[in-house]
Amino acid sequence: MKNATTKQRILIEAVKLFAKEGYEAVSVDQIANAVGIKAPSLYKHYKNKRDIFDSILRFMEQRDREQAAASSLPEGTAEVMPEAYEQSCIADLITFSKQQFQYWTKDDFAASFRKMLTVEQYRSEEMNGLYHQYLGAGPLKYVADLLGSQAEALAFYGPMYLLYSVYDGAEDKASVCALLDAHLERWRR
Amino acid sequence: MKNATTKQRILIEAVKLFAKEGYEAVSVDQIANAVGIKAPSLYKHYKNKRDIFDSILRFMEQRDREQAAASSLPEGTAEVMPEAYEQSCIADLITFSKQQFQYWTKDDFAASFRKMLTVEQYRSEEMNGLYHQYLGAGPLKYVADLLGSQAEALAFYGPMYLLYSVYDGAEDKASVCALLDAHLERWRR
DNA sequence: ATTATAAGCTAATAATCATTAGCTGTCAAT
DNA sequence: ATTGACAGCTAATGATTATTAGCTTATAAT
Repeated sequence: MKNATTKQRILIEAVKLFAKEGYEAVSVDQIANAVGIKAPSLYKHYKNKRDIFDSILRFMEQRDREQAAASSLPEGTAEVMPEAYEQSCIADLITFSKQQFQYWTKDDFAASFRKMLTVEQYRSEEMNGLYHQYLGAGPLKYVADLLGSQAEALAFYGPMYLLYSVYDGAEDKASVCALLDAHLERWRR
Repeated sequence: MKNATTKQRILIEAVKLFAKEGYEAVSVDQIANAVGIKAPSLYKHYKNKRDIFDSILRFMEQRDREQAAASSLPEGTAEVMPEAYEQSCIADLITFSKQQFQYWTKDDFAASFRKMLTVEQYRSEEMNGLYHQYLGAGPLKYVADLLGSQAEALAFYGPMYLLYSVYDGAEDKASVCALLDAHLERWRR
């Protein structure tokens, strides 16, 4: 992120501010200030404030596609399968879940994006949909399909979902990661 | 809530709006409109916009104290105790948890308050503290003290915490409540 | 060399916002 | 009957907002 173009820096600073204060509460002046330019200069890069927000969504959509392509998790729903495959399937899920947690907490942009979705989720049907797609009912359904049980999925993903929140408010982030690890390792075998 | 005074109706409408759009994004005009009066009339009841927000916090604090007094859960941390008491302790926790879920989802004011905390949690240390006190690390620690295990607490409260979110976005609220029930009943014995 | 484009700036605009001033009517207490 | 407080209103104010117009400068293309 050393040689980021101004257009990219705007997205990075904007998502940080939107995460903290919410879209409406952030002024274009604040964004410009964070980037180190004057407000009217923003309009050389984006049509308006809403365009910045939309670009964040599109940018994340693309990053998510890339990360999904890099990861090698199976796509479809779980069917009846031999026990051996079932075990490797759970091992993969654990690995994938650890990756996901790292992604949504350690990656600066992703962490800000997650918080932004959190604070914008009730504003519109669209934002509610995106929140659940990325963080709520979406991952839950994904795990449910894999484990073949809604209840099991809840037991698996619920604690992880809670730890996102705990992580944000925690002073000792390492201990939260340790808790996640302990939770996930319980599912092996 | 039939014969609510104007001063109370302002709080009720304000918390609804703050939950949906966030404090900064809501104008006093919007609040006044929802109540059915003109914006300047609000100032007959509250010093300013911030005063409305603070009053919501104080009002909830009081309601919470009342509900805590009505409920009969033990306060202190769990100590070494006979197994019989341990079982009644878990039964009480399950009952209490069901009550809590009803409270944070079905009670209009509490549901709005929960969403308001959710969308305001990153704005200041104070809001972060309140969010975790009511919904995040607070309840988690409470359960951990009761069960005597952080990991068990995570397994117990994590799914419940996730279901708050799923409930908000769900069309079929009843099925979400059924999922909560199934999760909680698993903990008996 | 010239031209064009990109990206910054200042100044201006029109809208919206929170808040205040000051007016009116109602109703209970004196 | 009179007073006074309460709760509403309209109109006004000053600050902040997003956005546009139009200027300058540097770099890249012709």
